[in-house]
Amino acid sequence: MEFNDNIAIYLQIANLIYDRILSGEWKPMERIPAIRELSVTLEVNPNTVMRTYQLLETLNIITVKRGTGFYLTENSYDLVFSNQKKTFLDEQLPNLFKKLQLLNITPEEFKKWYEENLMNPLKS
Amino acid sequence: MEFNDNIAIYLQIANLIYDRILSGEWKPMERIPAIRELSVTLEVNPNTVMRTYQLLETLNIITVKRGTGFYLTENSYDLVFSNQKKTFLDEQLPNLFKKLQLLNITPEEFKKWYEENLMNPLKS
DNA sequence: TGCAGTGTATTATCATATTAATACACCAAC
DNA sequence: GTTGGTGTATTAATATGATAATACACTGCA
Repeated sequence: MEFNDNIAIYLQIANLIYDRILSGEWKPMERIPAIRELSVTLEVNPNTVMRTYQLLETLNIITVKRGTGFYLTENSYDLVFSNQKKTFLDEQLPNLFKKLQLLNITPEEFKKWYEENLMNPLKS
Repeated sequence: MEFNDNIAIYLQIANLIYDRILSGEWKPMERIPAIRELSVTLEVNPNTVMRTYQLLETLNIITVKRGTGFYLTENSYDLVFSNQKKTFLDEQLPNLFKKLQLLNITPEEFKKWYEENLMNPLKS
């Protein structure tokens, strides 16, 4: 997988996992891919995935059963949802509004694009 | 100034400068702060600002007059505007739409927030 | 019991970002 | 011509991210 050079890979992997949790692709209490397995899938070093898993563990989003693997916690979805929403509203939204204005994108225009995207979503 | 730990400081400084150019605070052909001066203002090492200026120079956004200082190029605004808009539309917008959906934020809701922000902009 | 698949830990290497301290070269103005 | 403010260049030190190669410990299951 291709990553953005400007942000640490282990953080991009965390965001990837957040998306999978929020989308319901990965559900609370379910087992998630083994470190070695995910490292192969994403074409990164196992240590890098380990780094991500350690981060998510400190956030109580995943928990480990030694010898078995990592599992989403019971409230993993709620944690991710509230954390992501708070980060978005507090940190990203103000910058976004500023950027939209500087790029001369109007509320109406943005709404239109967003609605079109909902009707005809891009593959991701 | 406080920076985000997850992105290289010299890139955050570049974004800061993009905003100043787009907002008209810094205008084409004008001189911009000296490396040492900006490094004091932002509380970073001069080398870090140098790093940013070198990047902007390769992008033809600024140009140097040795012994005198750095200046915005004639078409600095157009370059920044088109670069930023392209990056936004191609790379950020798809992720943004996805995130808005995952966080259950509707087009209408977003439009309303954006309009409120236009009426009562936050200080930045 | 033994094995295969887990996570864990350690050591090393490399690249990049950032800071720091200097020294030098250029230019404008006095 | 001297001076002060520019950019430029160099060297060093530190921290972090990422990769690599191993070895070890735990668990479930045949």
